[in-house]
Amino acid sequence: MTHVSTVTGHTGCDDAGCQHRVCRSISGPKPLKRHKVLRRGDRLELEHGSCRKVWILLNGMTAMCVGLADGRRQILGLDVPGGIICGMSTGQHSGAWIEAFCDTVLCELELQVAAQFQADNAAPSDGMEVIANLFSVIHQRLERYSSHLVTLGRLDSTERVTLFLLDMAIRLGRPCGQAVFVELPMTREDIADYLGLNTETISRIFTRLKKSKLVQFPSRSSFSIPEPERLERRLPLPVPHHMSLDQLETFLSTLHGHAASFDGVRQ
Amino acid sequence: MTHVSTVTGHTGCDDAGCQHRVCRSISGPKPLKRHKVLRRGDRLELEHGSCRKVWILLNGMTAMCVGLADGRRQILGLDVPGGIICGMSTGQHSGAWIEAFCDTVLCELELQVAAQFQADNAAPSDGMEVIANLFSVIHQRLERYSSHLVTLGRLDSTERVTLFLLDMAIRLGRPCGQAVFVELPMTREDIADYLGLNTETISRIFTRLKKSKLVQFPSRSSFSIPEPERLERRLPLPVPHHMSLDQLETFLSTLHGHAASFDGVRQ
DNA sequence: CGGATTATTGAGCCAATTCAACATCGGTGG
DNA sequence: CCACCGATGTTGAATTGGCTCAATAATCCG
Repeated sequence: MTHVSTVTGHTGCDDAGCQHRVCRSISGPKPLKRHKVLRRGDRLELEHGSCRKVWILLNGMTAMCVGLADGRRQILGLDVPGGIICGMSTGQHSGAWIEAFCDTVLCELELQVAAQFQADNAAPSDGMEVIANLFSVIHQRLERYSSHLVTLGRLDSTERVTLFLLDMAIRLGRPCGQAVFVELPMTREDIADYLGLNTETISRIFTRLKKSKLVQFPSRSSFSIPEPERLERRLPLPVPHHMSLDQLETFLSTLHGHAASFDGVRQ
Repeated sequence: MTHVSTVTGHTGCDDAGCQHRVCRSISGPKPLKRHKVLRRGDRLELEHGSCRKVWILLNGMTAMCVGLADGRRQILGLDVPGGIICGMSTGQHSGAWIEAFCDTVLCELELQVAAQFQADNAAPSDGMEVIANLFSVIHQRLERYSSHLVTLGRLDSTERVTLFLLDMAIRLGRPCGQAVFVELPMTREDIADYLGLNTETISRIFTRLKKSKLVQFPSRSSFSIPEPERLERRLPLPVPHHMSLDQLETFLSTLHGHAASFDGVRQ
């Protein structure tokens, strides 16, 4: 179940994920970066030491997970396509891993290599931009974790689920007029582990929301919200709306420069 | 109750806090930085926009807090002397603030000024070190928030309190042989808001721990743990032990350079 | 000392969990 | 194509951990 297949080059680039400008900008015509393909349940163990690698999520959905000694699992955060994932440099073994909810394509970048490159290169300010962007990645994650701490510490189960659905609508949803439709590859257990609840509770609250017509569930792995504002009014705080695209742009621009230079070196 | 007194210069430098090498290294003989003195309950509202300022906690204890519409409060993280606090650049109004648990002295640093300085200066790599260090500050906070997410999401009340006491022992404790003595300026309500519980629950668990002789409470605002290992064995995860001193050193060294240069400019 | 704040303790309640039974879905092979 | 099976989801009943409300005690501070 923990089988991780690694594919180099442009494998999987026919599908929509790889048409992503992030992928194209970074890997260019001659693929430099390595693509990792994960399937549902596959894990990427984070080596403790330093955060040497960064992954750009091209397709699919992943979670940052932590496990306890007795098997309990807590999901710290979720990532959707466009997200930039970075391990943490805990001295201790944190027991954290990245897990895929469905077929997922990641673009792996070695920061060590980038750092090495910038050290050899003449322009130091450009090289530091990598750190500056890494900063913004970590910073965004900190914002997300901050609001999730409030969710876990002070919201009841209904509020948690409501906030979760609205957040997913913002991050994954396809607007259909006023309504939003969301394809969500998480199981009830995944959702429970993210919200600090259990599967049955998630199921019960979904049923209640369905009956009150606030949310529709056309299938197991999708839902739609007819009137997002009405749902949001039930919350004691605004739904956090974190930037993501600009941040991506910035990160991209830096790395693009590197990738291009790398290509030059190799030729 | 939300009265914040601001003192410039070396006010309060007679007490132990300001003998701290951080303070001396940064402010030097001619005080450049501004000291902020907070009292119990005082707040530092974080302006939304960007994280322009950084505070070094010289003395006392503070919390990063978030409030909900109906008055519920969640404490995201705690800071003890030596800690480096930084606001977050949320576009949205996050409703976060920094609050002091007792008389507290902070050293406020304007990052804008530092950035300006580095822009005017010839050595760009040196300037970027500020960002690199700010990165490590944010990164450490991310680690703390990560483990606290697990605490709030998957630990029961007894485990939360146990972990909290051990964490405080590591960060604030004075070892007395095998035992650890801790002076803790937090009320039961503060602890509850940090652990996602309520005051009565905290009180009840303290009573239970006292009866089982795992923890002693010589006064309202202090406790001691005779055998930390025994207490730790009751937890389903190791107590996170985050670095803090080295990180401080690094941050210091960068800023020291700046402070010195500033002094030169002023003369 | 007196008054306000903070902490403790008890009784009752409710939200969320546990345990168990059953339903639905998706995939596989006959 | 259907039957079957395992995985996932739903629903109900009983339990319990933590909360609310209320009364009392301890502590702090002017």
